[in-house]
Amino acid sequence: MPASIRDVAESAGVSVGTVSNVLNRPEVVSAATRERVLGAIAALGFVRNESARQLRAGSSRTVGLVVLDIANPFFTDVARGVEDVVNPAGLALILCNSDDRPEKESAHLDVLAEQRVQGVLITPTAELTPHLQTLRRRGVPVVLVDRRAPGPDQCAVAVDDVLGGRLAAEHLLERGHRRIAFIGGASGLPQVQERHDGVEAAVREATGAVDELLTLSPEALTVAGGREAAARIVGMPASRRPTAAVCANDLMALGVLQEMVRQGVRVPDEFAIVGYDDIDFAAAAAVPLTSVRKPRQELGSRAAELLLDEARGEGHVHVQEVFEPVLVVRESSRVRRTGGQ
Amino acid sequence: MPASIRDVAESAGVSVGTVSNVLNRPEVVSAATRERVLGAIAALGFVRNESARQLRAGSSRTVGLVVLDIANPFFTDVARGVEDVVNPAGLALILCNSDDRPEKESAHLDVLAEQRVQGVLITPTAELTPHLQTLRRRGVPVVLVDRRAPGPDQCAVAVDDVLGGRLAAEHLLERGHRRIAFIGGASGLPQVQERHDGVEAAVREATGAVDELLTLSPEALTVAGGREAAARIVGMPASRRPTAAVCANDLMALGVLQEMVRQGVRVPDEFAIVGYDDIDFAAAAAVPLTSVRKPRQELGSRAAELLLDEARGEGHVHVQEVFEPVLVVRESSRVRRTGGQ
DNA sequence: CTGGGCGGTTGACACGTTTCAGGGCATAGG
DNA sequence: CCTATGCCCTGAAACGTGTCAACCGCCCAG
Repeated sequence: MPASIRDVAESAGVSVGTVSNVLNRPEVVSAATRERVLGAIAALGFVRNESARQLRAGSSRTVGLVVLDIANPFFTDVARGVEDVVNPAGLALILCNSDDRPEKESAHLDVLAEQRVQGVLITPTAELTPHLQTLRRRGVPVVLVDRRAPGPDQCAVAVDDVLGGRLAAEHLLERGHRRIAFIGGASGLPQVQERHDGVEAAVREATGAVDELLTLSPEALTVAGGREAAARIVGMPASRRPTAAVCANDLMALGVLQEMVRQGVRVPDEFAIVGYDDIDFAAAAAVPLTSVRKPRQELGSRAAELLLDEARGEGHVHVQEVFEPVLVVRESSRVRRTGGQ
Repeated sequence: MPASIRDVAESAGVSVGTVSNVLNRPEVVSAATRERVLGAIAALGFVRNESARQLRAGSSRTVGLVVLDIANPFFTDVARGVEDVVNPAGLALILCNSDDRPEKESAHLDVLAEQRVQGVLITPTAELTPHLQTLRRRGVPVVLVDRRAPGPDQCAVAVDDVLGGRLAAEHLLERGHRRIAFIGGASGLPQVQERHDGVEAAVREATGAVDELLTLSPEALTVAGGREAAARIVGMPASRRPTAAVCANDLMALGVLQEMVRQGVRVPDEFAIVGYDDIDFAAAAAVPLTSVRKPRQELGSRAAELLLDEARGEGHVHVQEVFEPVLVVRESSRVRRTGGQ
C-alpha cells in the first residue's frame, strides 16, 4: 500500500491539511514548510490517490470517448483531437469502442457513469440508446461527435453530410458518369443516410431520374464490406453496371479499390471511386483516393472544447456545430482515357 | 448530485450495509428485501460511485495501455486484443498515446499511477524512463508489449524481430535481390534495431558482405517517413540504388509504395517492398504488400492476461513470451518480369 | 500596553462505499 | 419453557483527500 498524505504529514512534521495545501494551493504555504513537505513527498514516493480526490470532489478527472470503430483511422484522428484538448486540461481520456453494437455501447456508458466522468463524447449507434438519455438526465454532459443533435438541448459537432454526398456525386457527374453506385451500410446510421440523400439529390438533378442510383449496403463499414460490394458490382451485366461509386467511408472505398484491382478492373479508367472521411490512407493508396474531407482532428478537439465548457457549468449554451466538407480530388476519379475534361 | 447508497437504503427502508450486500453478494439477502432494494435503485436511478469503491478497495477497476502511435493500426489491433480480455473481467481500459515521446509517456504514467490502475501495458519509448521503474517498484504490475523484457523479473510479450528481419531479407535475396535497403527510424527503438540486425545477418550470409545493406532512418515510423526514404532512394544513382527494401513497419512500407508509384517506379518490377506488422491496410493496398505478420490482437490479449494474472497476485510467475513472426508474400515483392521463380 | 490584523497552520468533518462483528428474531430441539 | 441454531439485517469503522472555521503568534499602530 502506497504512502498516503498522512504519512507525508507525519514525516514532514506538519498536519494533513498543510500537505494538502502544498499540493493544491502552494502559495498559501510558507516556503520553508513547502520545501520540507515536498522533500517528504519525494522521499516517500507519495502519489496522490485520485479515487479519494474524486470522492471528495464529486466528479473525476476523466472524459469518455465512445467510437463506432477503433480500427477506423478516422476515429483515431478524432481521438487525437480530443486528447489535444483534454490532456492539457489535466483530464485523462477513456477510449471505448462500441463496434457499432448497441449492447457494447450501453455497457461502456454504464462503466463511464460509474466512473463519474466529467462528460462523454460519443458517436452513437443508429438508434440513440436509452442509456444515453439516462446519462444526460443525470446531468452528465454529452456531446455528439460526427452526428447531428436531435434537438437544440445538446451539443453536437457534425459535418454536413448531405453536402458531402452531393459534392462527391456532382464531381462524378461532371466527369460524365451517369450510372453511379452508393455503397453504404446496413446499420442505418443517419450520417450514412444523409450522404446517400446528398448523392441521390445530385443524381436526380443531373439526370432527372433516381433509378440511375444503385445503393448497396454491405454488413459493415469496413474494407471487407467494400470488397463485398465491389464483387457484387463486377458481377452485374455491363449494360447496367455502374461506372463509379461513392462510398460511405474510406475503408469501404479502399476495399472497393482492392477488389476492382484484383478483378482486373482498372481504376479510374473503367471504374471511378470516391471515398469519404479522407483518412491518411486514402492519399497513401497506390491509386490515391478521391475523398470527401472532414476536419477529423478538429471534429474531436471542437467537441472536447464544448464538452469542457458544458462541464464547467456557468452559462453554457448548447452549440450545434456543422462543418463543411471539402472534396479532395485524386487519381481514383480522374479521367485518363476518355476525353472528358 | 446523484443518489447515493444511503438514499437507496432510506427509500427502501433498510440499512446501507444491506444495499451494499444486494449489489455485491445478492445471495445473502432475502428475496423480498432484495426486490425492494432493487426497486429503490431503479426508482432513484442510482449508479455506484466507482471512486468510493476504489478508495475502499485500494485499487481501481482500470488498466492502462500506453502505445507509441495511436494512428498506427497495429496498435489499435493490439488495443482490441487487450479490450477483449480486460472488459469481460469488468475492467475499463485507459488508452494513452505517447507519440514516441518520453515526456508524454512519463506524463501518462503519472496519471495512471494517480488513478491506481491495476496495471499498465506499455510499448515504451527507446530508453526505459525512470517513471516506469518507479511504477514497478511501487508494486504496479507492468507488462511490456512488443518489446523484450530487460530482465527475468517482469512479464513481456514480444515477437522475434531478428527472425522477422531475417525472413524478410531472405525472401528478397531468394528473389535475386542483392542491393537491399532497410528503412528504420531515428528514435532507436530496440524492436527496429532487431529487425535491422536480422536483415543484416541474412544479407551477410548470402552475399558475404554487409555493405550491400543500405540503412535509412527517417524521423518517424510513419507514412510520411516512408515517402521521405523512398525519395532518397529514387535520388540515388542507378548503379548503387537498391532494388528492394525491408521497412520497419507497414506504415512506412505504404509510404515507400506511394512515393515509388508517384515517381513512376513500378512495384514490384523495378522495386520490391516488404513491410512489417501485416496491418489490414497492407493487404488492402492496391499493390498488396508483402509483410512480416505479427499476431497483433493476440499480442494484446496475451499481455492483458499476464497483467491480470500478475495483478491477482498469488504465485504469479513472470513470463517472457516471444511469438514467431510469419512472412506473408503478396504482390509487392513478386517477381513479374525477370524470370526468377 | 493593548487591540487588531495577518500570514501560517491545525484538526475535524465529509465524500460513498465495503466489510465485519454483532444483534434480533423465529424456528426447532430438548 | 429454555436454549441452540440459523438467517437476515444493522451500524460503525475505515479508505485518502479537500475544505474550512478556528486558532496561534507576531508585528504594528494607536
